[in-house]
Amino acid sequence: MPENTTAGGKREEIIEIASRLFYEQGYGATGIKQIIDEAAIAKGTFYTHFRSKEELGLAWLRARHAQWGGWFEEATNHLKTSAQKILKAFSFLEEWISGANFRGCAFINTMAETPDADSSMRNEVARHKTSLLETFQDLAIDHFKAAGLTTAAARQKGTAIYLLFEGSLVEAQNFNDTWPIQTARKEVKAMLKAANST
Amino acid sequence: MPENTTAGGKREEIIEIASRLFYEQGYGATGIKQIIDEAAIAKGTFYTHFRSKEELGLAWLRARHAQWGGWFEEATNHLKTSAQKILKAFSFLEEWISGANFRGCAFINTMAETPDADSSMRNEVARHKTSLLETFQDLAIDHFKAAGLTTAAARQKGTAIYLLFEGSLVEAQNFNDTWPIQTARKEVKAMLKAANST
Amino acid sequence: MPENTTAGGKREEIIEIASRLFYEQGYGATGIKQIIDEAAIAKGTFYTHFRSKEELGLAWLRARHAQWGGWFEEATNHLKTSAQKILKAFSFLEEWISGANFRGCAFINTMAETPDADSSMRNEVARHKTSLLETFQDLAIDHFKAAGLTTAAARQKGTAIYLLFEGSLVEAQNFNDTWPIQTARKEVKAMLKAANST
Amino acid sequence: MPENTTAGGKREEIIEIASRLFYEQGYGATGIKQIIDEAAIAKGTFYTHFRSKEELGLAWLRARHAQWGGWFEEATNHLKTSAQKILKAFSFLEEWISGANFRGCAFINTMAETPDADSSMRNEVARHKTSLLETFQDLAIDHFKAAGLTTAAARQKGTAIYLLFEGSLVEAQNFNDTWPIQTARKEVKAMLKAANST
DNA sequence: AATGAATGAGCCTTCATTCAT
DNA sequence: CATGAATGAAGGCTCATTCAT
Repeated sequence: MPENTTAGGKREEIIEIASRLFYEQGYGATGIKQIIDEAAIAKGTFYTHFRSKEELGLAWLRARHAQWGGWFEEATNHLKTSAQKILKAFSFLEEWISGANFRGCAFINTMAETPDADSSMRNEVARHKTSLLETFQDLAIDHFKAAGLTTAAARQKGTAIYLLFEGSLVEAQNFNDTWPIQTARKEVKAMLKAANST
Repeated sequence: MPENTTAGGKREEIIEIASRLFYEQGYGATGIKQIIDEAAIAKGTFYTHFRSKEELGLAWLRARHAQWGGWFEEATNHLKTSAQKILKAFSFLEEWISGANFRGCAFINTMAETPDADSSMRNEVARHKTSLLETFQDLAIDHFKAAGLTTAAARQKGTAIYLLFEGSLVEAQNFNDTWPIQTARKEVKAMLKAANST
Repeated sequence: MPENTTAGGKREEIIEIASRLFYEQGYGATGIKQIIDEAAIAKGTFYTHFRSKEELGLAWLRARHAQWGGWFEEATNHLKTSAQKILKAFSFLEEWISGANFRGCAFINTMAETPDADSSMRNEVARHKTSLLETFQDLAIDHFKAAGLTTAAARQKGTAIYLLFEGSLVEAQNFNDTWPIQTARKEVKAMLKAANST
Repeated sequence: MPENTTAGGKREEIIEIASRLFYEQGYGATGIKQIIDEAAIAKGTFYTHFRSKEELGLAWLRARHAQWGGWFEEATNHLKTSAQKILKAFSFLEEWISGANFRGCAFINTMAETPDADSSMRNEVARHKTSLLETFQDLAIDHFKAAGLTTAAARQKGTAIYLLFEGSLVEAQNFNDTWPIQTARKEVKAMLKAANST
């Protein structure tokens, strides 16, 4: 009876529903009740799948991290140069924003409402952002070293690009507009070019 | 009638207490009860001074906006060049972080936990950030026009600096470290110099 | 308008209702919901009067302690000798048991279901029992010193009487019968007499 | 078929774990979940071995009754006189208290938190206490008849000793100290002697 | 102005038990 | 014989706000 290939998929279903709600309303503003109502399960059933709300929160962030990794890989793996990949990240961001229900970065939003920097949620956020930072740094090292910069200088450029990426993401959310991303992309493009002309 | 210079002093006192709590714990995570307990007033007294929690939230953001403006003015008014003032913004940020209880930017945090972009809180955030953006743009226009850039190009530079500022602010909070600010400051310094050498 | 002499008596009303429920069902087995339902008040109203369920539990024990003290005083103040007062305590106990809804000693029951000996509830229990112990000791000292015993020996007798009292109270509850109290009373009577004949 | 001497060994294991938890935390305060977690079995497995939590509670009390019987037998079977055996009961109690995790008498605690005197748990408690009462009565009859008392008078002494035993047990728990047992033992010793000197 | 009692929906979590696999 | 998903009532407690005094 392979008709139900999502056997045991209830946990995933809960994560999926919660992901949408956590992202759109915020982690703290979303109650367990709404999640189980939308999932059409009993209170107790939720707690057979998750030890606590926080565990669901962690599952959400981990799923989102994997999702972003997949998206970015898919969007960039056909591109040849690191410079193209870097710029694609910003284009991708812009496309995303244009889609429905843009509420900024789930990780930054979660960090913003979680004061305790040592909490497991905050650690998950930091892990994701470290990964993103390293992605930009690796691409930047590849690009800028070819232009004659030292590894350290190239990594510093990657970090700066990361900060522009993060800043534009937050400000796109704040102003509910894509201009911060376009501006950041332009600046990054200039940075990439300047290196080539050195 | 200057005999009672503390008229409405209770209102300010509530704002002061709430400011600390909203900033340290987050707006949503802070309850009215804690505020009135720390202010040692009755529930009803709170509502004679504020129509709602949201109104207190707005008062908090407005007070914080004024406070930041004062801090920045005080920190930069003795500086001669726009470039110095721009760099001072980053230095100031770094000093602030080193102080106790750094929890990032109150405005960004509030935005992150407030989904409705049309709400009064979000409007207050946008107003503050617009002001900050314009500050950087004005300084950049002053600096980069002298270096031969068009107004539009100079403003674009100012916007990029703003995005680096915002990005470094968020990431300093995320990583609980000053390196994002130092990196951003270095990049901005390079941008300012590059213009001069053009 | 002195027609409502129980103004602000809502707190007392809650204690009264809770006292009955805590005693009959046990502290742990009684939920806040049942208390507020019987008091016909909202959840939140309960918490304007009591910080927590435990605070209500403490209020219950304190009220019960005062009540017992009043009962015992009333039952014994017309008696002349300490021996009579001691024996009256047992008679009183027996009468009480014959009344409806005897569920043993509220303090012992509470102690039995409260493992943490340092908790405030347990401290309240200990305070009450210390008071009762001292009552028996004082009466015993008065009685037995007249019979020639040393203060220490007399106090030891009082303590033994206390232990018989407690034991008979618990066993009356256990066997749902008055015989433990009658037996204890007989034994105490013999102890009191033996001293006189010494 | 002695080949599988651990048949039903899992049932005993559950009882052992539950015994510790029920005793230390109380029957009502201990959830099935904690028991199955510590036993490392599934929810369903628990219910294949026990019809209900109450059935496990009964098994616990029965095991404890047997255990106490064994302890007392072992502690007293080498003693020659009934008086020695009676006093040994108190000494034994004192030693036990000094051990770790003393939480009073499991039976009294269970009675205290079980209002329904006709429940199976309460019946089990009563059965145990009746057995203990008879033990003291039999020993007392043996001792006091030799001293010239009637059977009825001797049994009454045994009952009084039982009440002192129970009282001291409860108060040792209440005050978290051994003095109630020492006092009770002293009083019992006097009772036993007085009879001899009659 | 200031008080604090009153509201009732909501918070996250645990409860003992059943049942299909 | 063992598993663990499913149930839904109940656990104690907090929420922002209103209102009579």
